[in-house]
Amino acid sequence: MNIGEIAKRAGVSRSTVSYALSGKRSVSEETRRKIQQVIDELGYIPNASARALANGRTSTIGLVFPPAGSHYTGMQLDFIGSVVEAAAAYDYDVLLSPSGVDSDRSFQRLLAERRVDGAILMEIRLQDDRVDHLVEADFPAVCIGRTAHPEGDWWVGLDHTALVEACVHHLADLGHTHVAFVNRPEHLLRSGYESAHRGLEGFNKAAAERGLTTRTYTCGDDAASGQGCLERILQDDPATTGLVTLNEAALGGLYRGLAVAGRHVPRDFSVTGVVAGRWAETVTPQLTAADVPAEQMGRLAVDLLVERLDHPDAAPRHHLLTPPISLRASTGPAHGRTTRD
Amino acid sequence: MNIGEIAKRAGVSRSTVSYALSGKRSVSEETRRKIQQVIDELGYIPNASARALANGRTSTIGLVFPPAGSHYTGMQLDFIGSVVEAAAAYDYDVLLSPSGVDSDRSFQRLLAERRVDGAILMEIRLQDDRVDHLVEADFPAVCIGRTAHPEGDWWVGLDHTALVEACVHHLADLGHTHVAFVNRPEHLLRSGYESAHRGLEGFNKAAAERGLTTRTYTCGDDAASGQGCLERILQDDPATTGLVTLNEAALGGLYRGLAVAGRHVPRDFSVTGVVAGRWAETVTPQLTAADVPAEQMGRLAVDLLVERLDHPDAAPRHHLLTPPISLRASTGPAHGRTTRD
DNA sequence: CACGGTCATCGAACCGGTTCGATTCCAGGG
DNA sequence: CCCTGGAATCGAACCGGTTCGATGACCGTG
Repeated sequence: MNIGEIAKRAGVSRSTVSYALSGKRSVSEETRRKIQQVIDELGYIPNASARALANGRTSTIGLVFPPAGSHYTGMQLDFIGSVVEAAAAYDYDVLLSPSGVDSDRSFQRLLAERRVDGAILMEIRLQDDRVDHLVEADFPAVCIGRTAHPEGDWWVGLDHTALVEACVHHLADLGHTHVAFVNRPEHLLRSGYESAHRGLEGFNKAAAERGLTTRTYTCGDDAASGQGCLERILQDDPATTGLVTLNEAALGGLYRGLAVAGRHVPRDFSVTGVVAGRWAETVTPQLTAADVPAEQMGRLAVDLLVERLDHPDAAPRHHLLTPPISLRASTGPAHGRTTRD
Repeated sequence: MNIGEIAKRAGVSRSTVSYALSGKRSVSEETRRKIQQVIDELGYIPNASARALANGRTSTIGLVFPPAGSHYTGMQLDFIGSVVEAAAAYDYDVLLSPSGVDSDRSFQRLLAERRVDGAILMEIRLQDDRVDHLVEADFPAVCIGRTAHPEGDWWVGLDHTALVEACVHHLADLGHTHVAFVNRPEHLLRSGYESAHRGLEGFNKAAAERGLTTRTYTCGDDAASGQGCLERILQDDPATTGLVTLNEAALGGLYRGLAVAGRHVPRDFSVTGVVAGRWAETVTPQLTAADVPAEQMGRLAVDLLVERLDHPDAAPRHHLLTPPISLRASTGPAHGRTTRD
């Protein structure tokens, strides 16, 4: 069951078995066959801990994401799935590490315990002490998302600013003048969560350019909050005829709020935003949205990390994605009873 | 950075440092303080691989779930999240292992490489060679779901049969006579996927008891398939006024199909099934459903696994859950234009 | 005072791999 | 025929922890 046992049964030394397996030195065809035969018989597979200890590589990458408690969004699910799949293709395993802020013990441990060769971070904040620490320690990591100053980092991100701008322009082009923005929860915005900030920035910029009347909201990551948020929107400004959202989990609630208020989508009210495609398609009418290419992003993150692990001195690389808006069925021209003002 | 370095600076032997850390032998208060001081200064944290090699425990559990490619459902997401969280509470890390069938190399490796102390399996099939292998190898594992003969296994599962029966009875009590069952995708049913089989069984049993006219369908795990499935249902039997589903991901599509067909929920058509609560609440009207307590199940699975790891000889334990139906807004009495037959 | 027991500590062995340097054997070149 | 060099293999050291047995100091007891 261990390499010594294999060596004994094959009548060779442990090092010869090791070389036969790794191919790092030549081994005669005959002994190689003999060793392989013994290995097959016993179903021997080398112990990962021992191997990691000896050569300093664990063949594992850490996926760092915020602590549960709060629920995960569908997008996070897609990231996790695609990261695991992409990592498997490179023969890497994935260790999940729930960890919010840097002070978190489990984050410190992940690095110091050397359980992983590198890490992929999700849910990046503009000022992110986790990223700072990783950079400082020169630990191989790739962010899904980017900080305020990502120059020296490796990352793959979405241009939330441009995406939300595009959404606003889309609504403005359709003639909407009173538009709301439904952001992620307030505590995320406050803690500097990237997409919430950059999205908001894009919204304000484009709205100013187009001279729109706007209001912005934060909204909990669940249907009930979405419904409540929509009530507030119509109460604050009944003339509102469109909204842009980043909040996938609230989407169902927003739709329900509109239904309850008797606003038909898209006739009376247009909805758009930045949402993973498969979720945009579950609501009726299907959401016109910039589809978050979560799968591609997860894959790219792994590609970058593997490249960084293979070439420790490579210059930082990144991918900034700007997926187009998929026109589905949730937006339409502003007209009818809600635009009389 | 390693234990020898700490020992040197503290002026003691490596073993003393180890004992000071583990507390397995007594160490004088004075040396303990000295050692702790050095450790704090250098920020020393023991290497996980070395520790695992020496004492045979990795403090990691494997979470085995089906290969990606196919998309994940929201329920799977909830399981992953709750398992990670619960494991963290016991100081275990979670290693994700995508692996479908047993022949899968990565599944073999997970065990033989000794990367994990135990495993939690998701997506159990009635005949599951993964489970067979684990039992045979006496490897500590807990299933989320149960096989056809789970007697010797450790598992936490849902009584899908009873749950679906309850849904059928609920519809029958409301006067529905023509009812459809929307199952998970056909390939899952064919491969013996537990919930698909037991759910179907419960549906047929209860429908027979109540003398209902029924049809059963398999449906892809996405909105488009759900919509297509609903079209078929109404085409096959326009008198259908209710459906029961296990297919969370298709739910949005089912609703859309009903809207397209002009059937109002719940006035003209009742929808119910077995779905995680947070997803049941995103659709409008909110789904009356047996809420899958995914969070609780993940936590229980970890509890069981930890117990099994701590007491290798303990007798198999399990939890069979039967959550009640949450009455929300998607079911109502059978009447009106669709019940004229 | 000799003896037995506890406390504190150390050195050495071990976990299961990888890797370096040395050794042996053999073929080819001068 | 001797020398050189590459192929094949082995033993030993090492990775960074844990744990066992031994040792010496110190204590109380008969």
